[in-house]
Amino acid sequence: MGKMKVKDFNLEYTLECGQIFRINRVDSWYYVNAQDKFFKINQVGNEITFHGVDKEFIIHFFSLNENLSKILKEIDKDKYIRKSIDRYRGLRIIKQDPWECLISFICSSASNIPRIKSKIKALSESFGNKISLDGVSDYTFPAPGKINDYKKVLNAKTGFRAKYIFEANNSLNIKNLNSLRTQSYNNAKNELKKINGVGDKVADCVLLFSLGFYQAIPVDTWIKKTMQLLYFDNATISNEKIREFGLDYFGTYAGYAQQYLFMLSRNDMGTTSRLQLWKNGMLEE
DNA sequence: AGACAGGGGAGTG
DNA sequence: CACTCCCCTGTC
Repeated sequence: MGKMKVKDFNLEYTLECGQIFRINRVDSWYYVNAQDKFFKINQVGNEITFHGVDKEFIIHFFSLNENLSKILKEIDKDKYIRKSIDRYRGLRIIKQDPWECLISFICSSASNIPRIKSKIKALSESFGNKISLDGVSDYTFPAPGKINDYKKVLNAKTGFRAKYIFEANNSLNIKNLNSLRTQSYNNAKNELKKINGVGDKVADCVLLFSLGFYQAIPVDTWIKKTMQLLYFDNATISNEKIREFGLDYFGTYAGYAQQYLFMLSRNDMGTTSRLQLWKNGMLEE
């Protein structure tokens, strides 16, 4: 068991904000699968306890070496985002393995979180290796090249995404993905979009959640609705314009802003009308 | 019961 | 740009 004090970190918000799918809550513990790791972690106040990985991994994976309060100060542009920052402070962008992140978000298209989870779980069970921790067993995420049976990919209920996953597995190696880190945002994004099944949204997820591009803004239907309402008087705006605005408005850490706004819209206002009411409430204050 | 859309993307026109 | 289809499943 490792223990450490943390500052500006909230385990629950970080794990449950939709950036990672292989998590399992059991009582006060989260069991987390990441690449070939399987560990458990809990948080009480400003102390985290973990088992299955070392402290160095935890610090890197949860970006604990980043100065979060400085990041939040940079994106704190108005009362809307401030509300979300106040509510979800401690949410950090995780540093995932790029390959696992890529396949996960290819799985995410036209799907919902329970289904995304079940697809990734099935892929891991079919192609990963068994791993156990304190008597609990699970599977590692298959390395590139291991997802080599198309029938089994289909059996993971991946549907029309099966061919994308199978193709990526045959054509990519992890070095290609990691080399994107040193490229410009635009170049890295264009490279990712060459992969079948990867468009703007999925590319931005991979850039933000695994390659350290904090300016990436994944524009999904929720962020689109939320930003149209808050910043465009509810007009219909193209995803590209929303991205441009977001980067210009929030700056270098626009991806963080996106994630905080996403939590707000997903958890606190399940419908557009509630979002509208919330905005009106804010205007009255 | 049966349509319908869900954290998209590719392929057309 | 604006469509349509893609596979599957929970939801109304």
